[in-house]
Amino acid sequence: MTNEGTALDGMGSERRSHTCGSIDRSMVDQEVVVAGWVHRRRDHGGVIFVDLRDRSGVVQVVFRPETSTRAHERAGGLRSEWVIMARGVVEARSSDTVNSRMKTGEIEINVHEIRILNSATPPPFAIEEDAGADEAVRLRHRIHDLRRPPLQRSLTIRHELSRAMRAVLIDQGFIEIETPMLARATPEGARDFLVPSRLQAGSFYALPQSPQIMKQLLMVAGFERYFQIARCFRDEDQRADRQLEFTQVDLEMSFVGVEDVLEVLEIIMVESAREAVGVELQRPFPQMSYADAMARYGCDRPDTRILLELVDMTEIFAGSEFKSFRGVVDNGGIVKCLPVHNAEEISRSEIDRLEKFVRKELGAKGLGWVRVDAEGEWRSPIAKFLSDEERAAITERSGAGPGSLLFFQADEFERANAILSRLRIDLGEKLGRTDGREWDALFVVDFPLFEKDEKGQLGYVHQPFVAPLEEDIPLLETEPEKVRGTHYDVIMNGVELGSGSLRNHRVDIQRRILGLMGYTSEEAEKSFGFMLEALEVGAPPHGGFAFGFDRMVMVLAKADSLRDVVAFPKTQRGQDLLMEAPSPVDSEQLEELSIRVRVPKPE
RNA sequence: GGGGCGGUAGUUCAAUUGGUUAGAGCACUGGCCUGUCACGCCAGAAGUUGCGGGUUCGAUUCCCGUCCGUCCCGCCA
Repeated sequence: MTNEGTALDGMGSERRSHTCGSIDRSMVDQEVVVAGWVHRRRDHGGVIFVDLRDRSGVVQVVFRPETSTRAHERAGGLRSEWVIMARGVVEARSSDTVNSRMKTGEIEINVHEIRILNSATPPPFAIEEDAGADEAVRLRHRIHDLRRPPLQRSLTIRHELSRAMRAVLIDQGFIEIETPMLARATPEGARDFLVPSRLQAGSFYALPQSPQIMKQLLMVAGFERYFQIARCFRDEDQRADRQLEFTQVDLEMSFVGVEDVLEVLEIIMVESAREAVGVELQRPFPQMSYADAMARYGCDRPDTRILLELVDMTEIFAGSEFKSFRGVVDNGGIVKCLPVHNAEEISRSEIDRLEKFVRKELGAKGLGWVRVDAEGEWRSPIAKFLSDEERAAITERSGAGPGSLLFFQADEFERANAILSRLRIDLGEKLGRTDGREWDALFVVDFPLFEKDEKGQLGYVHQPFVAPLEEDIPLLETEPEKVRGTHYDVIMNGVELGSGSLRNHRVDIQRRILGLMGYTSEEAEKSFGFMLEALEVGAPPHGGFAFGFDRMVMVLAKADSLRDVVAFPKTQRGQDLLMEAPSPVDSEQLEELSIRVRVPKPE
């Protein structure tokens, strides 16, 4: 019992007349009824102040014995987070007691009558802007965390964004159609969450990874413009920007080209950002090819506000005496450089820390570096391996001069780029090498349709239904690895928000692509039979995209993690620390589902 | 599956080279206080040092294992 000794009141016929944050000077002398949580209490013995909080804000209510002995007496027992309703008169504060840091700081409410609606256990951490508590504590006590302003703000932004997107899409002629959460398992893509069927013992539904296939079927069915704000599920390991379940703004349109889809995407983002947070994004969004993004930023989702750029040096080392770089190039790898000019402030020990970091965390073989000192001399562990011609070529390509610091990676294409891309972001932010823009939205386009795996087998880069560019269709027969896809990504502030493409609407091309990816026609039939069938009943040209709704909220709310824009998120190990999910279930439940659980016994 | 960082009171942190009674702020409990707004003052209570094992006369400290949180790689689009 948390309310021992304190009698609780009902609301009776009393109702709130105003929200806390809405009360201002204009209401002085008016009688109001406010309700909310005891944010803070300051008991001066004679007079008691309570900061009363509701969703709209905080207002100071005052209990004086001369106003109401009874209310004052009862207010003495109030504690943090108790729930009260108070009737009183709005009074202007004297000039020396105005609190300019509070929105309602010019007034206070002189309470005549209090109703104590509920008591509360003490909160595990302070309900304020910065919780200052460990994330595990915050997640275990999510209700208290949700009372804090940052989460109240981000969930409100989330709501506004959702509302705005829905409005724009409806305005653009899209209709909202729900698709099943109990769907069919697919061997492709991410690991499925499975749901056992009771009626079909031994069979399973899968929660949808996305409504991809279903929305294509809706296009074939003739809905022309579909959208859905859809929950999606992927049983893969988590990241700051990846939750097991997440929300996509999913849409698909018929009889369109890539530019039509991108235009809709732009309109949605611009309008909804304006509605949700008052941000004005510039249209049109710049477009960058995948090849360019990788070349300049080492990353297919560049934050172009960071001014540092990578330079390719592979050619220079193709015939080099410097064996470790040369060897990488001979094996098909690349040599890439991140030049940082005027880098005097990066100390030698900082370089050592960076090297340790890229080795330990990113799997780098090392971190080559060259520092050009004030006299133009090279201070570098690798300079002695380089010929004069190589040094000249490096200087020319990197634009190095006194004060420059060059970081090198010689490795496979993916890894060399990934490592330098990470350094680019870390150093760019640390050194403040940014262009000062707050928002950076762009499209990355011209992705290849296929990529080769270790065995040389072609596989899809995004998903198997992406259509090739029309002019590249002949290449499917001759040089399939050169076929460009119609895929595009939309990036904001270095976060991949969403992606889409045109889809294969011709069954012959879809079959050809599946064939190139190594599917026999039997396998193709088994995995995608109903899709292929759908393409044979009059499938219109169509395309669309899926947009990471949570991620956009995260970017707009300037949060670092999806957990800060989701009401009840899961930990990296997939647990809900509040509800304690997942959990074992009763054997009767399993029995009904014809399921027997086998968990490896601990040693 | 792998790597980095972290886990001590409700909470945030401290604790010398391994040393005897594990401290502090906030929160909490009690008391005082009629203008505070992170109120103030006085007093008090509060610990399985994540868990298990090992080394040692002695472990919060060193070692091994394990669990949890987080960031990253793999995975995922």
